[in-house]
Amino acid sequence: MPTLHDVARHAGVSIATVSRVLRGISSIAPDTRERVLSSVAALGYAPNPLGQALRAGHINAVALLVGDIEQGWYASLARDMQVALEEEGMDLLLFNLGHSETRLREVLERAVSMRLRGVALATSDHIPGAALEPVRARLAEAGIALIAVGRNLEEIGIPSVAHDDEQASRIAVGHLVQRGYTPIAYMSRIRKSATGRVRFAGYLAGLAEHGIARDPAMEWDIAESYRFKAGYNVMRDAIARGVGMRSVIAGSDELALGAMAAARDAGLRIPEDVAVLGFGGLEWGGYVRPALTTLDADTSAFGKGFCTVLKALAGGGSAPPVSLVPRRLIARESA
Amino acid sequence: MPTLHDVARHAGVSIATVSRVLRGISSIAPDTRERVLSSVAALGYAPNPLGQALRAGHINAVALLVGDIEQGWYASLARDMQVALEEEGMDLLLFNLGHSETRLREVLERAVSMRLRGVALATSDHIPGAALEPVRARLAEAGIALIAVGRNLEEIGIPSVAHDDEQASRIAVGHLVQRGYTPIAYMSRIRKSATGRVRFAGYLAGLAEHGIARDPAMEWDIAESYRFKAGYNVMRDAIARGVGMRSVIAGSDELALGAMAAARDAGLRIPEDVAVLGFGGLEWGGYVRPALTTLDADTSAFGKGFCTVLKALAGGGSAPPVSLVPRRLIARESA
DNA sequence: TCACGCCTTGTCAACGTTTACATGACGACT
DNA sequence: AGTCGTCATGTAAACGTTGACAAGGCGTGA
Repeated sequence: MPTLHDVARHAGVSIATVSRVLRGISSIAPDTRERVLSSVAALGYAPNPLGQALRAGHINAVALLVGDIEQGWYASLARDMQVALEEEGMDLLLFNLGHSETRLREVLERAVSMRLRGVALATSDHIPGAALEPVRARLAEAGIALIAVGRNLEEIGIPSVAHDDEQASRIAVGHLVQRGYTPIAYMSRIRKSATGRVRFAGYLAGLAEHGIARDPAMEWDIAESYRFKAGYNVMRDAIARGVGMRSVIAGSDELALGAMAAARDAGLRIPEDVAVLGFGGLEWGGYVRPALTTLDADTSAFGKGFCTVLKALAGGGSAPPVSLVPRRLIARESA
Repeated sequence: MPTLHDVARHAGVSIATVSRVLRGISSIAPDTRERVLSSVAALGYAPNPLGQALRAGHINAVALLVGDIEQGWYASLARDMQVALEEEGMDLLLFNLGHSETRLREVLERAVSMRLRGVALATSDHIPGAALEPVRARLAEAGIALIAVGRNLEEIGIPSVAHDDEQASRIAVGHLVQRGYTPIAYMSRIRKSATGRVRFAGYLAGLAEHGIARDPAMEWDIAESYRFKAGYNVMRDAIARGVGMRSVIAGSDELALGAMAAARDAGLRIPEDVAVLGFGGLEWGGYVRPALTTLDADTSAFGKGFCTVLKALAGGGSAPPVSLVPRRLIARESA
């Protein structure tokens, strides 16, 4: 691998000159620049990011912390983040957190020891603000931006780029009410998930808007995760208990599909007997039958949004605490 | 951020001693070790990976090159890879390639300029061996292992950890024949995809095994990608053309679901009128109705497999050219 | 002719780590 | 008593980059 020294020797100049030519900084005699550039080309030189990083004290990379990349929404987020970061010349480190809080802390510590530029926090799990305090100080000290993506962590002082889930839930309730699919059940992680709580609040607000009384029997908090099986089990049990819901809002497309499967296995028709509405806008939702009605999750705004906040923070400025992007209802067949 | 120097000063020793204590190498007087360790703890020192990497000439990270992480199988692979790499103390850089060959080369060049440990190549796209030649030399020179994951690139001399797709297709054909679902159509990317070609070969072999003549009308090569829409369109057109298939083997679960949707939109029952069998074992396949019969893709072997090959290659040894893990048929309702 | 300033370039230190080499002390063996 | 080996530790160089500082050359204005 050729280094600055090799190029310098080849071009008959000092390494500083080569560096300056490459950086485009300060004035360089035209023929020197020419010579250096052709040496660079001849040797196939590419700067070693390690050297740059060591010098700068920062590596041009960002960690993306997801709960489990296998969940469709995280994958789509990862794609957008990677693309957006690449445009800024940064790389994406991927970390699966699972649901462990200690692991979150470990990974954050790792981010500081690696001198990353920033961390995109995208788990849906609820994070007690206090749990993060010590490591947040270290992140701040090291100049590493901590930004929530796809969830609103404003309340614990973390700048966030997220969906407006409160409004989304209200839209969902409005849609179901309008189609006559009441009573409306709500199935999601509620207590253990930050996004879940916001969505639940929106659900309650939506009910209130339409003068519908809240019914605890319709509120299904899922302990585990947002996956298919949970949706299946909860729906199956609700049907078995004879809960009289006419529709279900599910906290993710995965939950929704699980619920649909349970309903159909119980002989119910969708949406005639029970309507199902998901959160996610995952592509397969358009191909299952009946096609899933869902609140889309346009992640494309997130990659860019993250970079914007990151640069604002790096510039020393303070980023706007939250930027909320609206969700759109994709009305298909299931609700 | 405390450095070796800080720890050394705090403990009253030289930085070399601190390094040695941390590395556990060479002999250290017990009380010195004690003193150093407590200084490390007191200062909260963590080694700077940048310094280490610069010294070592390698950064402890691996790039994972996927076509599009949004495709379920890549996401699951990414998870497994990350977990396996973490166990080895390595980080995962994620790159979405799309279907661009130039981009592949760029990313590989980037891997060498970053001095990564290795590259996991996981796109399904066909790669002409010649396209890679120059950059492969540079990778080899820089000691960066190039390993195919989830696809067999043995033919162009790249060690591979993959599924035995040839056998998998034969299993699929056998299953469909046994259930009487003939004639069997085959829908996949064939020419443009390395995995697709292997699977197609297995399909042909399977037909031959059962004495079934090959019928070009049943061989649907998909130009685009492995996504839902392609499956939908191809199936819809086949139905419109009146192709008399009794079942379809689809090259991915996404294609399969798309095909199922098209069949049902055309009024066909699954599997009574047409059976559908996918490749992938994605979780949602168990929750669509009818539940998707598919060839699973146990990625958990891949993360570990990749690390094994990586270490073998790093040790100077030559890795076994291919390690093929078998696929299992998950027989559900659709076929 | 001299002083000054600009343009261009070189020298060198620093980022944090690892390790080859050197040093010194101490015990053991001849 | 002298030599040697071992153990514990320190010194310094190297990895590749950037940027502060210095220095040389040259033109311009007085």
